[in-house]
Amino acid sequence: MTRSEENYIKTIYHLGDAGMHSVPTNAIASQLKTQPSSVTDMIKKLSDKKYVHYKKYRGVYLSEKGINAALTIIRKHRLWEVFLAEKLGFNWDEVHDVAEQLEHIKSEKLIDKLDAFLNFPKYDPHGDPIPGKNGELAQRSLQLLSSLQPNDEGICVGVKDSSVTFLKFLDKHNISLGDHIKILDAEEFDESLTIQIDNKNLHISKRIATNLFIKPVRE
Amino acid sequence: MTRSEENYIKTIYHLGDAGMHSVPTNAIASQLKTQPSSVTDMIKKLSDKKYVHYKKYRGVYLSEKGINAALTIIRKHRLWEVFLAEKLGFNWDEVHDVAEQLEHIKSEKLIDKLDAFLNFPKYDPHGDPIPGKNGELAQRSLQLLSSLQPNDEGICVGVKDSSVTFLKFLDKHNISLGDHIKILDAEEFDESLTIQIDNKNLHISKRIATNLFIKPVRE
DNA sequence: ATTTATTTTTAGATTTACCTAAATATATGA
DNA sequence: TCATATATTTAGGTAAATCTAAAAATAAAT
Repeated sequence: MTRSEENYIKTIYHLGDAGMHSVPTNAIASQLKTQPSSVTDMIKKLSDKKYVHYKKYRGVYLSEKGINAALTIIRKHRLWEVFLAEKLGFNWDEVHDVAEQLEHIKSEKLIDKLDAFLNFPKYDPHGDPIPGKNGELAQRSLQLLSSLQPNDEGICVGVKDSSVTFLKFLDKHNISLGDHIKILDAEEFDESLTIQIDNKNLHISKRIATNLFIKPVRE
Repeated sequence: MTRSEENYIKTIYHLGDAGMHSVPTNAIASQLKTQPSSVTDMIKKLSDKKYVHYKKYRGVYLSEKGINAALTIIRKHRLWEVFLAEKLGFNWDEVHDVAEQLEHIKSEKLIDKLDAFLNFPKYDPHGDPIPGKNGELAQRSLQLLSSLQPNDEGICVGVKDSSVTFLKFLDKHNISLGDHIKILDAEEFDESLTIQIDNKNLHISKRIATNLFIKPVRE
């Protein structure tokens, strides 16, 4: 597989939610910052090589073979992210670009040894699960904000209660999906939390904390 | 710089003894396993970009800019070799191919952090010096076999006494340039050594040991 | 010093991964 | 449903790095 093929497959995997559904040409193009016509070209090639199923004008979705290929690349990407963050001291926002390059290094032995060196981590520094050698994927470790301890960190990935009132509350306090949250303090009395979000501190009630899904950062 | 340009520059550096003299087209072609005509093409490009000096039919040699570029690549290559051997437990003969890929990763920060992580090594697992951030190159650490301690290892890189008798001796005992030697034991009485070479043990006198140059492995 | 052999370069193709512009298919909306 | 908008594909082209085959320059050998 060429580097470019790998990038397309990874993109299709992500955009199609792990190969669940098909992905339109334009989505791939804008993600990879290429022209739609280039995507069509590559899709044909990937289809010839049986990595994707393709019907003209109907988008693509990954085949079994394509999903496995994607998982292999993602495994490499996330292992390198752990290495960069944990061993070399990169910040968790700096790891991505370099991992994007490292994920294309071809050596199974290298990845296995790296995996062992890092002590077989299950999650990358963003909290995303690292696929195993055989493609098995740990459950994404979703937790409620209320279950975290002081000093734990995570990313806001969803809400349990999606009522308008709750969402308005989040909006008012500038809490949005993808925000990085750190627990500063937990009040035993009412189980309220002091959290740091966007470099600002915020005190939230138990009620709020039990309705926010968090993806813990660094397992 | 493209990956291909980097490979050419590195090759020209090595074949031309660190940029000392010019390198014929064919030598580059056979080293890189391409056709001479491809080399001519690339040479023109590198010449346009001022990495090499080029006169038709006269071979190429590296410019100042080219030498610096080469040193940067070699620095990356050798640091990765140390990482692979020391941290991941690769054998010293397995590191080259993977390092060949890793050397093309583009991130100055990555290399600096890797350098620090490895504790600023001066030599790679083959005993070759690692260029510094500013291109300074440590002296290749040549030592006489007689100066090593038990458990030290090295590669046979030259002889001090090049008399016929000595060379015949080496031949007879199957000692040749590039051989990997490990000191097993040193006899205090006559300063003779027991060494392991090619998986065979050999007992040699002080006289012999003081006439063999060794490049120590893992400084 | 010529001929012969070797090395290097030119000329013209090929492949990969792009691109632009035009054509066509699908989706949307009055 | 018919016109319009949007998405996708086709057609034809480009740049990088390679190739083969032929031409030209240099080196070697008688």
